[in-house]
Amino acid sequence: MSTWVEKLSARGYKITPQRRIILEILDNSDRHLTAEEIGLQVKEIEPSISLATVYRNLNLLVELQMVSRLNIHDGPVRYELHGGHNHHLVCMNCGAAVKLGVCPMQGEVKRIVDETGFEVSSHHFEILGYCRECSLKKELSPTSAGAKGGTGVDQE
Amino acid sequence: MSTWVEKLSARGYKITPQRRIILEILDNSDRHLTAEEIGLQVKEIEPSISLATVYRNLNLLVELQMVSRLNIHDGPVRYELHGGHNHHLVCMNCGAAVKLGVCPMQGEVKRIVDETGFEVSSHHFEILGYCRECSLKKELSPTSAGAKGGTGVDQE
DNA sequence: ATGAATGCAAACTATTTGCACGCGC
DNA sequence: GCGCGTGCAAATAGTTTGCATTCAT
Repeated sequence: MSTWVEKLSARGYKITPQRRIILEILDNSDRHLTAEEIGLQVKEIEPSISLATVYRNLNLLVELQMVSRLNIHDGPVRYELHGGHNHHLVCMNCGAAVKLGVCPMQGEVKRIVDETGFEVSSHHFEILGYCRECSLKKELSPTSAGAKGGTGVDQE
Repeated sequence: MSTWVEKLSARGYKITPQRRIILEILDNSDRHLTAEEIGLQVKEIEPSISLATVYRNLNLLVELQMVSRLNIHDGPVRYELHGGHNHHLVCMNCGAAVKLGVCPMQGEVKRIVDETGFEVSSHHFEILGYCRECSLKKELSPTSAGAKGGTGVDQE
């Protein structure tokens, strides 16, 4: 359960309570949390911990590849434990991010990419839409028009 | 050529010089530009145009689906003229964006996505790396290379 | 002529950083 | 005890917004 303790101390990083708490929160959540959400949960456990520390540690953990960043279209960046290699279906309503168990960097796509002579370092694949529940909710409530926009056309 | 003029005026939006310029810049670039880059190019043509206007118009164009937002992991959001459906190989050195003539939303990937019950509205696929030329340059100049290699990340 | 669009500056959100102190090793 | 890690607050980067004015239609 504490493989991350090894990972950190092996590289000379200290095991501080704040790190412990942050990692615990990430571990207990199956959603992708924003830094602020993590900060709030952190403060519930130990109010003295500052948001700056949360950010600093998240950045460290990302660098160490123990956490991965998820840049969804709208809001702030989200974080998830144990990067691995995953792509997601992101719900634009509730923010749920469902893992897609497959990577597009294979087969035909990969072949074509190879042909370009590009030296590939990374790739992003992300699907935006509405999860089944939110999709149903949408259809059931026709009154709820766009809350954004203002002037102009609201089509999607 | 001016399909976007129709698109705008058909919906009651005015054709202002600033809009014209912004769209022209987007059209002339095969890279993905940040709002600031667009703002700079805009100012070269007409220095009185403000960055706020650039942002406002980019947001409008995104809403009208004439421009697409691209949220790469690194810097700020980038914008691209919505020229049909395309994915890109983006060079992290020179910024070139080579069109990839294929879409990952097909075959096995598509099947798996369908199974999730997600109502898909859009997707992004982007490959980051170095184009052939920049890749060669990197190897030939060991001095300036390796800015961010990716080996040990003990400290900065 | 009319109201949408603009420019400016100030506001806002998300994130980073300098500094002095505290605590894990 | 040493020096990394932290808290705080101020700084920054990116983007949005209120208001008076300008300009496309």
